[in-house]
Amino acid sequence: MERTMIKDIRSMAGGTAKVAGFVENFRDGKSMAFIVLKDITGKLQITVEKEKCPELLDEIAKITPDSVITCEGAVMENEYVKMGGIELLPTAITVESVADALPIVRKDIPATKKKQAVERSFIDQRLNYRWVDLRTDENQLLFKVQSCLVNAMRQYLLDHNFIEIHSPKLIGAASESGADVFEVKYFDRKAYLAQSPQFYKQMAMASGFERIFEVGPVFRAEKSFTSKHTTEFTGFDLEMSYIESYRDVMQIEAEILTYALGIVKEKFGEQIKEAFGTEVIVPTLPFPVVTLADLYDGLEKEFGYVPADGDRNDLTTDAEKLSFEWVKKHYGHEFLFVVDYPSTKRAFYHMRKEDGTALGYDLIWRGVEITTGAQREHRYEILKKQADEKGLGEDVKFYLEFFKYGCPPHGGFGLGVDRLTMLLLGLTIKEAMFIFRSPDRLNP
RNA sequence: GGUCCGGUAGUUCAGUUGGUUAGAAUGCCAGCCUGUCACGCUGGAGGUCAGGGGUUCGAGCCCCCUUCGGAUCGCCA
Repeated sequence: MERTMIKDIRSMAGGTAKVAGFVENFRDGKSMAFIVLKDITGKLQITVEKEKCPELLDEIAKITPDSVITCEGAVMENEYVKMGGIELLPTAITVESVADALPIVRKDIPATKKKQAVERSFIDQRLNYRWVDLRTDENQLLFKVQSCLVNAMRQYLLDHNFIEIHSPKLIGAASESGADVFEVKYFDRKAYLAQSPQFYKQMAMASGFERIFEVGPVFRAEKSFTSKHTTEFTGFDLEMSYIESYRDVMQIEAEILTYALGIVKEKFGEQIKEAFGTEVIVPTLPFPVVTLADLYDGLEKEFGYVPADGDRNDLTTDAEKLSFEWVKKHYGHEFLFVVDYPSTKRAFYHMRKEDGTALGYDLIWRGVEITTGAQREHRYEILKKQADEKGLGEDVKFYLEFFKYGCPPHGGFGLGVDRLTMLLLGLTIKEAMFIFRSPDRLNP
């Protein structure tokens, strides 16, 4: 018999069906047993009247919570089943895999009059058994949502003549600064894990691709310990030619996000609210823009905030968080483009104005940086000079070659997919990633 | 790299001024229960109180060292 997904079970009412999944709950009585079966689409009560099917009892005796079973039987609509008013009365049960007692508590168990509450295990304990933790509805929804979000972003770009590329993650020279890459053994010499697809995105511009994007892994050997950092994450990177300004890059990024969040809200808005308690807000165009200097002035005026060390050349974590309050208040918006950073704080390949301002931006969503973007310096001599100033020399020699044989003006951005998901659902990076990597965590 | 905090049943926690045999819930095991749905009831097993050293008549509790872990800042996406 063909397997029926649980979301479709109602269409089988009055007939027979085969279902398979994890045992989410198991209540075994003397004459009745109840199994709550979960597959990726939903949950179904399996009801066993023991007197009527003695041949099933041996198999039922093996069942433990989280075991995987397959059941065939009659699908009946019954009002007294609180879970959906439908149940399956099995004629056959197969225990495919028996689960040991679980090492984590996945969900809070609320207090009752007689009992005290048991809180779910800490995220770090759950991460040790991530595959068990991921079985919850919330976590599976998380990845359905992320899948939808990234796919919508991809679709938007494909519809606008972008080409998707896949650049190498093993690279021969430490890119950008050299301080934060992982070194790996590459036969008899050293290689590095790509810290971003930056150089290859730009190579594609020199190759005349005009508009490209890439969704792929990014590695950062940074000992960062915050709720938004990880050593390996998924980058959503874009690069486009013949722009007139970095504002063109900002424009398309705002359009992508607006489009993708619209689709996520339509498909998952209600489920997200129910499961995570966060509202998906589809942003309006254009996104607000503020200069770094004006933002600091605003934060000081409105919230009395001054960075502890007096340095206004970059956003502190506190300033980032407060910027969310600020942008909500002044624009009723969740996104904020921050522009006019000093070029001393930005990568060498960002194009600069004569006064030393970088022609780029950061995008802050709900108080967290999700993107850095810029117009790139495509003129070989100037680029080389800017690289030399940062003391990069040999490390970027091959990269500089990209600009010697003709290259259009261009710009682009890098966006953190995991941060996007995290902020969308109101989570931390550990909770939002399929598998979280940190300086102290390589397993599972 | 800086600062702060923590490690007690499988899990989440409590543990008084240092005082007998370290508790609860949940999970697990056994028994009971004719429709449960966070099932219910009864009983049981389960601990090198992270490790080592010290103070003390006596240490889960106080001190030192080690170790493991967490939060946060900086860095960034």
